Amino acid sequence: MDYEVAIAALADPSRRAIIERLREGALPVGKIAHDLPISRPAVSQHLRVLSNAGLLTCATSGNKRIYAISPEGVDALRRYLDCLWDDALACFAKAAQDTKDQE
Amino acid sequence: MDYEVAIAALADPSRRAIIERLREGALPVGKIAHDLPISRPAVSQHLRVLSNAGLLTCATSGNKRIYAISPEGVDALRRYLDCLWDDALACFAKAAQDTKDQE
DNA sequence: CATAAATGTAAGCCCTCACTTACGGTAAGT
DNA sequence: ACTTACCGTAAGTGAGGGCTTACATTTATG
Repeated sequence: MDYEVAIAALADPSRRAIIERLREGALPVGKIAHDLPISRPAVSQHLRVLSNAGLLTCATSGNKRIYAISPEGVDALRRYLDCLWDDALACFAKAAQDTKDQE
Repeated sequence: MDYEVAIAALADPSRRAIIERLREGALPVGKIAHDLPISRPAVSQHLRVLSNAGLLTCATSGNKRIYAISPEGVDALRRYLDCLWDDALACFAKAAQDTKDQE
């Protein structure tokens, strides 16, 4: 799963609120939308974006759709940030060394 | 540093391109903007957003401004994703256990 | 001291996208 | 069967943000 899509999905506050709502466990759409300040169709659209980003999985249970956080998309983001983290530290160390050489 | 600002900053492709450009080391604004398909003022605006997000540091060197990746903002994002990762795995394991109990 | 280089800022345009209302479709209940 | 519950989709609207051009500022250079 591409990390670009995942990071774009998590950039929206409403979608992060949905993720927060699902951290304790899977929920149907109605439960997710219940105490969010947006309409239920808006939640549906966000759920689609999050699913396409690999951040959610959906399980149909009769009438309901149960959404849950998917480790797949989260892992893609973590791998990207871990690499970025390594490079950031390397640059930081290099800069510190340069200023040390300079003095 | 808030992870919300950092994730919003990294959501833009142009800003990610700037980050990619800086992974090998610090650079002045002109060098960053040189082979990007956007104008130099646009790069300046992106650099401000990235700096406010704690993802970049700026060092004035005479006429030039040298930008470099800051580990601080990256670390904030990593911590957020690590927690999310833990919860995602817990939910995943819980769901697997539930379906196992069910059968 | 005058000119060029390097960069940040302001104003404006345009496009993306988040949200709402309205509607359609399927499953559950009575 | 009819109604209700649950959910996704379509169309339309409005605000936010990314980009550009033009300008201001500071430092280097001749």
